Amino acid sequence: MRRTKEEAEQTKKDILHAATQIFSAKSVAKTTLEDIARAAGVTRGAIYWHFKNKKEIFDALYEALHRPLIEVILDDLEKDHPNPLQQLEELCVQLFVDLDKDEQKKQALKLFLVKCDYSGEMEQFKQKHDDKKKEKQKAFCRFFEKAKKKGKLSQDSDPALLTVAISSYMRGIVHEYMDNPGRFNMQKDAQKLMRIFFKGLGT
Amino acid sequence: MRRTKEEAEQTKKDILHAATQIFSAKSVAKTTLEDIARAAGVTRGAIYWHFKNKKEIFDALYEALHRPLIEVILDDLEKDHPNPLQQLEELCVQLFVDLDKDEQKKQALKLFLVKCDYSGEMEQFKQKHDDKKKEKQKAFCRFFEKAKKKGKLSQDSDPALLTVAISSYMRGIVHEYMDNPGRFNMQKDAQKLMRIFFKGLGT
DNA sequence: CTATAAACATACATTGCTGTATGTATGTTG
DNA sequence: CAACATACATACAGCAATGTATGTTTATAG
Repeated sequence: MRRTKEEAEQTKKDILHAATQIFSAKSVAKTTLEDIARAAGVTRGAIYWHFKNKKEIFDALYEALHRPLIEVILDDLEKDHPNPLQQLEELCVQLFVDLDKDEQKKQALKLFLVKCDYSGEMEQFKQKHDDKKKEKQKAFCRFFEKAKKKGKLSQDSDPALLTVAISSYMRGIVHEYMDNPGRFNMQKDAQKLMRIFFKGLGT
Repeated sequence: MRRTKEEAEQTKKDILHAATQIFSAKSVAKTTLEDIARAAGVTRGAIYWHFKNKKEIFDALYEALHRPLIEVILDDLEKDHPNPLQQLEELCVQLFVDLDKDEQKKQALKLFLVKCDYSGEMEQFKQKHDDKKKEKQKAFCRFFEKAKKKGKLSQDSDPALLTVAISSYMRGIVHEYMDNPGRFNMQKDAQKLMRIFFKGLGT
């Protein structure tokens, strides 16, 4: 039953794709390697060939799924915009609108934000993922700093705290959205929701 | 080894208390009845005497822990305040300040917001808990409606959407706080964080 | 063309947890 | 003060998931 190299790479991708689905549906802790194998159309043998165990699958997924999510933000930060505050607002809206249209992204975010628990064996990833999160938050913070320098942000506001605020807001929205997608109409609400937050920040 | 009725009630409480701790530390899915038993200073026998299984413990905890959290909000809603918007802001600040000081409440919130996953066997609780959440959101919404009637809220704003917004914001803050309590100074930051949100809402 | 090892599938041993059955000491009731 | 039920602890059976060992086919390097 030996496959060609491309076939093997494909089954590896199949496994990762299946894992994303099942992880985000049942939580990492509750998914069995058998679950993943069945969804990928292989047996556990294939999984153990490509990965050491469930944790390694999870780790592989993090790199593959989380990184691109961050890079959108970092890319946008590079561009010089006359009003960084407005730029950030538009970016956030765009993130939600894109998320709503991309089932893959939804699953990835759900997986890392609500369906994985970093206790026990998973604790080894906590620090690593926190570091990546700080990267992202740093980027957000720089938006506020740039805005403040350009006089677009009230002078008494604290970029660090604003970062905590918007991170919390975004995360909360994602949670509520994942919890109950039916209650949202992201295409319409994303802009309004972000407007509520940013309305009070300008000068 | 038969205990008196009061002693039995005490061990039941001990079990629930231990369950709160372990659930919030390891997540519901990962905690073993043996874990809970050890933390409570009993054996699994005692647990199976008082409860049918892990789900029943979880269910018992929900009533005991979540209900009082909601009632603070509902109570406050009854009071007639000249500026409901300011009242809500102060209420939110107070909720966070209280939370920060009460380890029990922290564990309870962590348990229900981040450490329990409603997939698989736990799905039976999803609907029930969602209903309770809607109760709470209804209350929040009424604050905004009252504020709008009193002209304290800009006339073009939508109470329903504001409810989504503040729920998300609060939930996000709690999450970030639970994730990394060390990064917060809740006693100082709670007020500032809520100010950021409410600043843009008034007339 | 052949030997090798890749890419799995299958089979098996082990473990951990659950649920239940049974044992037992003691509070409680008639 | 029996007799019984209570409030557990202990012991055991069973399953489900993991990890590993082994089997099988076939691409591929030499």
